[in-house]
Amino acid sequence: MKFSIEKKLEGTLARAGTIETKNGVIQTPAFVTVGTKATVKALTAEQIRSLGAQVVLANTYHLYLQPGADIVEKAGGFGKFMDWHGPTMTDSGGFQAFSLGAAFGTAVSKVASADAPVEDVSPTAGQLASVTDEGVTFKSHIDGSIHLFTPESSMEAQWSLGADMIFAFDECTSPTAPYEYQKKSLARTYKWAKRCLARHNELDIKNGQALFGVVQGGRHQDLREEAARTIGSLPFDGFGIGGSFTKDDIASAVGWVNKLLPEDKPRHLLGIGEPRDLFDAVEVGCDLFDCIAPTRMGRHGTLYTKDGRLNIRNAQFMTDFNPIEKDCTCYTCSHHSRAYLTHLFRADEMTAATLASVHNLHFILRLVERMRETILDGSFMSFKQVFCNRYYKQ
RNA sequence: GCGUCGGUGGUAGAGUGGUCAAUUACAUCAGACUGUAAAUCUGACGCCUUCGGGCUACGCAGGUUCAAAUCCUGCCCGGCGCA
Repeated sequence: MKFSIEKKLEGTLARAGTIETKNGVIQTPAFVTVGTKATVKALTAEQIRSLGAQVVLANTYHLYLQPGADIVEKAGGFGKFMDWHGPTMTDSGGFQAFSLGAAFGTAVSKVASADAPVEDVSPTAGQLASVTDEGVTFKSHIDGSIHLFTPESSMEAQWSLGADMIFAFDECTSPTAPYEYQKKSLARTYKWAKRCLARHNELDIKNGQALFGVVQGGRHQDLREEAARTIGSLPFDGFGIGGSFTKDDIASAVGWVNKLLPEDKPRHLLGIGEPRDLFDAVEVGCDLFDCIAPTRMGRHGTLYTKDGRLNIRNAQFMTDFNPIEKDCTCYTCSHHSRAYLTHLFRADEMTAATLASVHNLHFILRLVERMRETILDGSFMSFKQVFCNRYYKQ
């Protein structure tokens, strides 16, 4: 993997560049399409290609459980398995330490509101994951079987899955976890980072896979900066910025980190993808983002438009024969009306999920492409302002 | 015509004297979703409300009872059986 910066935007940390992988070039900033189980839900590989997606990210935990990393390896890696021939990434399974652990059965999500209370993090009954210094013990959500993920085993699984870029195994902490826990977890994630590097270097002698270290630290400036310095000093090929944020200050928290991370390596903001968050992240120097939002929102009937989100199931759209967006060039908008989409959703037709995912992914992919274009021509900040004023107007 | 079973909120269908404005599902109306336990989840869903409660409701009309969707009588309507 080779990263190069084409242009930096004056007065900000934003940059436009390219990442060259053996499966193709990514023009950054770039939105990474999420295909957790070696499929972008509701879409074929052909559809992913025609949307102009540049890179697809799959999940180690999910593919390890089903069908098994060995099978994916035999298939030639998850990209080949799913007929995606462009650049690929895998997440380490670290996020599942959070989503199946501390967040299990709760309303806590990755991004918290500013006034979210700090809560105790002691394990609750029914959780499917628990964390120790050795690794994370998972109880499979599929069949209840017990599995230990360690930094080493995550590297091994990701080696089998065969992505171009992979992530170190980390602990994604809850936004409601107290400072002391965040600090303790950070120390652990740092130790794990070194174990990941060691195992990765044994497995991948020719350095065919790029390994990204993950910066955690919750919402705390001192912890974020410490993580950026310590993880940033290790010989990773790039960096992921993970963990929890407060809705209102993703930009500042990510900014603390990116000011300290090595400038010449790509930075991937993990799991972030709402329009404003993408603008903020690009402005403070992120190059890659993955997010499930376009596809999950789409499946649930929420569609992106330049005037904000709309819920296509709402009664008002039943007789609206206009496209979702008049000037949208996606397949869905050029062939179908809002009324048709509403009908498909209400009738529980599978095609609804496909058409909505196509539109939402097109919207977000194109949005990040335009961010890149406006970094190159210098108009990024005004583009951000114009877009957000319209998208978030009441 | 006789006999018999049954008529419950938009629909299906529970409930068979008080804890019933009435289980549940679907439909409807909204909302949530940010490294995917997610084609998922949440709320509302008779009318009014100062959110304490008030009012009208379980085919229709009477009746019994402190109390009726629930028991009794008559009527109307429907299924089935026999003529």
